[in-house]
Amino acid sequence: MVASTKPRFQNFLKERGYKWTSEREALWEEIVKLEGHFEAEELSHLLWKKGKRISKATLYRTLPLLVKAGLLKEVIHGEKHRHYEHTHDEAHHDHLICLKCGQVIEFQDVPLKKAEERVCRRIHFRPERILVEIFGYCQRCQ
Amino acid sequence: MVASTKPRFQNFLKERGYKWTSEREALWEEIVKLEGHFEAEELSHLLWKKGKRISKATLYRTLPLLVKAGLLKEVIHGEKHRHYEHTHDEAHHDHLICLKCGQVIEFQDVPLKKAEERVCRRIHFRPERILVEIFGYCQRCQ
DNA sequence: TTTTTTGCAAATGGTTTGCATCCTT
DNA sequence: AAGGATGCAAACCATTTGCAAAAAA
Repeated sequence: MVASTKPRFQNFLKERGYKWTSEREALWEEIVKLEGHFEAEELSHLLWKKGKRISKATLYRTLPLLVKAGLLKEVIHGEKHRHYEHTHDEAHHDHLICLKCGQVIEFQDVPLKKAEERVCRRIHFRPERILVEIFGYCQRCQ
Repeated sequence: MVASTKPRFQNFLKERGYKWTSEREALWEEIVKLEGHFEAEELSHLLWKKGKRISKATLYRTLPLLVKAGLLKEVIHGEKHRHYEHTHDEAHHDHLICLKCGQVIEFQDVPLKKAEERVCRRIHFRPERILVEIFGYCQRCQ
C-alpha cells in the first residue's frame, strides 16, 4: 500500500458521508508500513507500542472499511483469526502454508491464473476474488 | 462417503487405541447420508430431530477424528463456522461461491489441478490439501 | 448542531475444555 | 479393572455491539 492510497481512503470515506479521524489516519499510517500479511492483534500491538491508543473496537471497525476501500484484502482463511494484506496493484499471488513450521510462502504462477480464468469462463461465473491456498510441507520440513 | 468407510473409521480408531461407541456410530450413520457440505450445527439438528441426543461436545470432538481418518475434509474457509464434506475417492473438486445468492457450485478442472501440481513441484512443496475457492457472481446473479 | 466515531465493557457464538460419571475393552 | 468417551456447564477468544461521551462536518 503506497502513499497514494491515503487519498483513496479519504475519498472512499467522504463519498459515503464517513469522517476522516485521527484514529483512521494513525491506522492507515501503520498499515502502510507493514509488509506481507498481518492480523488485527499484531496491528494493535504495534500501535500501542508507539503510544497510539487505538481501541480494538475501532481497529476491528476500520479493517473492513479498508477492505471495502480496496486497500486491503483478507487472506489465509481457515485459521481462527483473520489475516489481511495489501492489495498491491502488482500481480496477484497465492499462498503455500507449511503445516509443520507455519511458514507462509507466496508465489505467483501465470499458468495457474490462466487455468482459473478458463474455469470461470467455462462456467459463466464472474470471479471477484480467487483464493488458492496450498497446505503441505515446505522443502525443509518434509 | 460410502458404506465401506465404516470399517475404515473403525480401524482408524482401533489402531490408536480409541473406542467404537454408539455415539460415533450414530454420527457416522448420519454423516454418510449427507450430500455436499455441511456444518456442525446442521448435523446436530439432524441428530436431535431423530432422537439421537449427541452432545455438541462429542460432535465437535468427533469431526476432527473423521477428518484424520480421511473420511471428511474441511472446505469453504473464511466463514465464521467450519464446513465439512466427504472425501470421495472420486476426483477432487473445488468451489465457486456466489456472493449474491450464496450458492456453492462445485467444479472439477483437470488443467487447474495440473497447474497446481506444477507449482508445488517448482517450489519443492509437498502438498497435503489444496484449497481453491472462487468468490464472485454466478450466471443468474450477474 | 447534527451525525459519525470512539472507547469501554459486555455480549456473541462457534468451538474447546475440565471434570465426574459412564462405557468399552 | 483401566483407560478412553460422554455430557454438562464453564471457559475460550476473536470479533461485534450498545451506549454515552467526544470529535468531525
